[in-house]
Amino acid sequence: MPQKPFLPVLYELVRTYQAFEAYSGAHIRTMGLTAPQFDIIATLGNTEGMSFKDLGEKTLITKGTLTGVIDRLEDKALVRRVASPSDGRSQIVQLTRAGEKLFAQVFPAHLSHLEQAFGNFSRQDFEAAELVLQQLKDAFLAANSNLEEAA
Amino acid sequence: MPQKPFLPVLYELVRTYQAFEAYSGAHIRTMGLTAPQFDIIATLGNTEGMSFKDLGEKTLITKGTLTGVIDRLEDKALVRRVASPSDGRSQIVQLTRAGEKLFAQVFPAHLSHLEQAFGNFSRQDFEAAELVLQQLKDAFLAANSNLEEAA
DNA sequence: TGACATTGGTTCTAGTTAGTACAATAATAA
DNA sequence: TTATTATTGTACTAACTAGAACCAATGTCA
Repeated sequence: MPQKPFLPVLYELVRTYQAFEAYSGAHIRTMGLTAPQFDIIATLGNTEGMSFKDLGEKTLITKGTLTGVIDRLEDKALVRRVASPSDGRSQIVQLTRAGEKLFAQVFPAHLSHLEQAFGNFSRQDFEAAELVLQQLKDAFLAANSNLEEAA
Repeated sequence: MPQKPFLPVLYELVRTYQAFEAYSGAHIRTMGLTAPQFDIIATLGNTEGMSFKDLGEKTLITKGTLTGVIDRLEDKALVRRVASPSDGRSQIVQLTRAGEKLFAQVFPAHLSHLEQAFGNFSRQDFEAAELVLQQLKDAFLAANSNLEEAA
């Protein structure tokens, strides 16, 4: 059996992501939001709003999914759709007053919650983690590009 | 504004995981399976089968979700449920003959596909990645335990 | 200008997800 | 033995997910 040294790395990547989601998501739910909803609120905070296209690129939520997430945030009166003045196809999504108020509450609270997980990390630990993750990400993105070229 | 050196790390973690899922998932779909379905097939391969409880622990799929995933694999005649001889509550999930045949095809093919993403990685790169991810995972697991204790 | 392709957002389908409630069985304890 | 508690898998809800089909608006180019 040839050694597959990448398997433990992938295993750890998946478990690490799941552990992060569990920790982050539990706190987000206590604030009355889902993880994607929080992601949208956080992305729109301190902006004038942005199109579905831009929101999708920032959050990596595909447009079909985004329609539903924005629908539910609109039902909660946290965001609104406004027709784009420059492009008749495009909708601008903005925080409402209530959305801005919620952002001001939950965003710092969630950052503080996340920070607590990193109590023992040194500056070197952060730098090493960032580098390793970038290297991994670049490997997958490059491999994916190769596939698309081949097609 | 105090520096938040953990934010770039979390950003990279999420993007890295998404890049992995995109690369891995696209290949799995070409083989006619979804990612969780592949996960189940891979876990059951070369075993005598296992209970829902064990399957859930190995794959980190919660039991409510697992019922549906197994239902769909059973519809495809890739797995079967067998009553546990030792516990009247428990069901054993096994690969069928067709499931074993599929496992023998898709599992090595997928490993080979994944391996291609790691062309430039050295042994040191793998070790560094594994260590960093373990450190991150442990931080989230510990933080989560602290929450549960407090509750 | 007119034909054509592209883009932005919505809709639809099949599937996954966590969480909760539930029924049947098993384990524990009085 | 009986009462209580825990465990195993299923059913159900609300939400998210990618992907594909679709429509209207825009851009391109001959």
